[in-house]
Amino acid sequence: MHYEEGKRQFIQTWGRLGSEWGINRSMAQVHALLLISATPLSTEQIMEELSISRGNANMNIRDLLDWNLVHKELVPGDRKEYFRAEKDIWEIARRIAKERKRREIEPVKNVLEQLQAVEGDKNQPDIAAFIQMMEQLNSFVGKMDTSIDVMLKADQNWFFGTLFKLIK
Amino acid sequence: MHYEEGKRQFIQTWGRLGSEWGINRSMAQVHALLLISATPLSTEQIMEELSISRGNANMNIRDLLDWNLVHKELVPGDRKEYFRAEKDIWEIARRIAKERKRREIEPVKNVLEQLQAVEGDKNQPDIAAFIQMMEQLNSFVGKMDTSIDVMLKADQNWFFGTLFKLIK
DNA sequence: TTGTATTTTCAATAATTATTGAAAATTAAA
DNA sequence: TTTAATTTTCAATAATTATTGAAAATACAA
Repeated sequence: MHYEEGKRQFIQTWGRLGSEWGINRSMAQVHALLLISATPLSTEQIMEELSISRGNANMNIRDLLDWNLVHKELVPGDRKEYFRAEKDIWEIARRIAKERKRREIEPVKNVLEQLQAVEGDKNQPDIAAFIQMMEQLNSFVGKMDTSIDVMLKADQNWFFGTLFKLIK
Repeated sequence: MHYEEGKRQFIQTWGRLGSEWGINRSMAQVHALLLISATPLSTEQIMEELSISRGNANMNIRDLLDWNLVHKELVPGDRKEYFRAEKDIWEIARRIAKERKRREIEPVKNVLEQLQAVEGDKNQPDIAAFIQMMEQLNSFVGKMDTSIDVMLKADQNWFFGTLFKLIK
């Protein structure tokens, strides 16, 4: 396979993976494009490469900046903004984990804590089952949360290395 | 908060979490309902509780069966099918991980392996950057894949216990 | 078998989510 | 300042995804 075809396929694969995991396809494609670019790209270049509109490009670049996956880069003598992606995969994984934890897991955790304490007759099987499930979920989500904290503080090789010792 | 309100909130929270992670909201809500039910439920009961159509209920129950998160239960003397969810959270997490690995990660892994070997002049910075990124991604996705394998074979307490030792 | 309950399918429709494109706002050079 | 380049916003529209509901298929009891 030639590079051009590989590039096309990578962008579309990354986009599909993103949408399977609840991430806007264009955002994932902009990310893919920046991931494999040797140089920072302008909004124009991104629009051009992906055949998307200025509004779409702009909005998704902003989102990638919010996720800390991309940063602005100044090119001396050029008024345009350029964008470059973080290239270290472990760092990317940590930033995604950090944001999903903050945006999606913590809010659920807060709700579950409330729900553990519902009022009602615990002799009713449905109420007992509900409370038991909330307790189990609280415990599990708490452990997931701590696991992410472990990951956020860890070095890649150490993290995987220690994990893999489990299997032996 | 009373049980009825808690139940409503749990179903909607689980549904929202699902859709943030690329899972159909109704499917997540059917799952939530079954997770907290002390007894297996029929399609009719699910339709009623969630105010959804028969087609929708049926399709999402099938999907949950495909994900191995729910199984059929026979009620003697009743022709209807009843459904009960797996209640052990660690087991649920493993089954979800197993399916997402099979459906989403393995295909990406296969594509990335191809892409690592694109043809082109490696003195061109973009081509060099592309290949380098594919190598990094392959290595990372391989480790993620192995991590899931570790999880699939592990016991919950052992898994988290060992992980948490990392932080101390 | 035949009739009835139950499940499945799927075309039509609705709801949601993403995208466009042009106007408004902002920025910075002249 | 004024002007022009650039970025942002957002209402309109398009694309995608989910849902309905009724007909078809299936399963089962009589």
